[in-house]
Amino acid sequence: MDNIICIAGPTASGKTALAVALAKELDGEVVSCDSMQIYRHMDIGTAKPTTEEMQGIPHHMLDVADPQEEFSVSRYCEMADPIIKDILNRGKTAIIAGGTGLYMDSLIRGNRFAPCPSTGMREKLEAQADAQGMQAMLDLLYSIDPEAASKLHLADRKRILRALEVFYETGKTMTAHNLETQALPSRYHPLWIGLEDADRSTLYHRIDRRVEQMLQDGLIDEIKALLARGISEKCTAMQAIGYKEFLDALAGRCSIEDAVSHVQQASRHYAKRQLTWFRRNSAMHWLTREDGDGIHEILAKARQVLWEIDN
RNA sequence: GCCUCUGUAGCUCAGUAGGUAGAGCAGCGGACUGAAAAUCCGCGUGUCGUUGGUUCGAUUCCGACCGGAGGCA
Repeated sequence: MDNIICIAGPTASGKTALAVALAKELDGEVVSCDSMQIYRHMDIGTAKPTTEEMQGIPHHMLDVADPQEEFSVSRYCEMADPIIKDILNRGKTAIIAGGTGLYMDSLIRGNRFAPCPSTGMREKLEAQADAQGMQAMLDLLYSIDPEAASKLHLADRKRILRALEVFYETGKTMTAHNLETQALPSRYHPLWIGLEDADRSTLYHRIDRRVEQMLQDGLIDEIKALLARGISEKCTAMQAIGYKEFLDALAGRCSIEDAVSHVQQASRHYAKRQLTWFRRNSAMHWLTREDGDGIHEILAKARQVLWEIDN
């Protein structure tokens, strides 16, 4: 096993605190694995760890992109992998913590992605989909990559068009590409630790409180500052939960109170999706967080897992 | 006190010319390979307020009672 620990779990499950606590015990550095905390100037709404929370532990992959930049899994992996290698080379423990399952799995597995060139193919396919409808696009995909097509639902526009794009750009089907990359051995063999509450509603209450706290901490001002920088409402960063909803409130499309409950709702849905993603990882060691558990109890449970692994 | 309306899934409501009921949201489960905090799929048994009556059979009709809203006093 490599000297790597992955800490996964839904939003507001306590990943940050556990990562720092383990880093202190194991001479580690934290590599954030979060598709929104990579953006600069988006601190409150992404629940980015504060200097105080970091407790002097080096954190990587935070503030590595501007909000208007295009970002992607593959770019994340390109940037994060050398950091892991460097941490390991220095004889330290790499603690990868975050809630973006696709990023985390891809980084660990060393997934390779079909290119996404800017030849205008995507735009062309989008236009074709608008003109001919999704059934025509799905039929087209059936004719070139029936296996991928059979797994996609007619409504899943994003994936249907991407599968077509991959084929037209590379000459290889999505299915063939996936088979190739899945055949490669995993790049790392980390210790996987997952955080899950014994009672889901405890997590949901924590989420609700955290959203209210974000508002008190000045989330609205943070969003106004982003707008003042000329950042468009349309860019990916602004699709983040907690941003798009308050953008609606700022534009007068709903009240602040409504926006708060929309953010809470979206966060609950998101947490559920994260759990679904991480649950399929059979290597995951789940730490069950009981109702009153704080960081000390969680850390004790993590130590237990580490001890079991060593013996 | 009287009159009217109302009480169906966690919430908002639909419906049954009497044969024990269904949508949206919530919730739950799942998928996921260059947007992933994105995108997409699947899952609906609940004393039809309580209690009497009519009926082969009542959530549906009738009565009483108990909630809720409004109106008149």
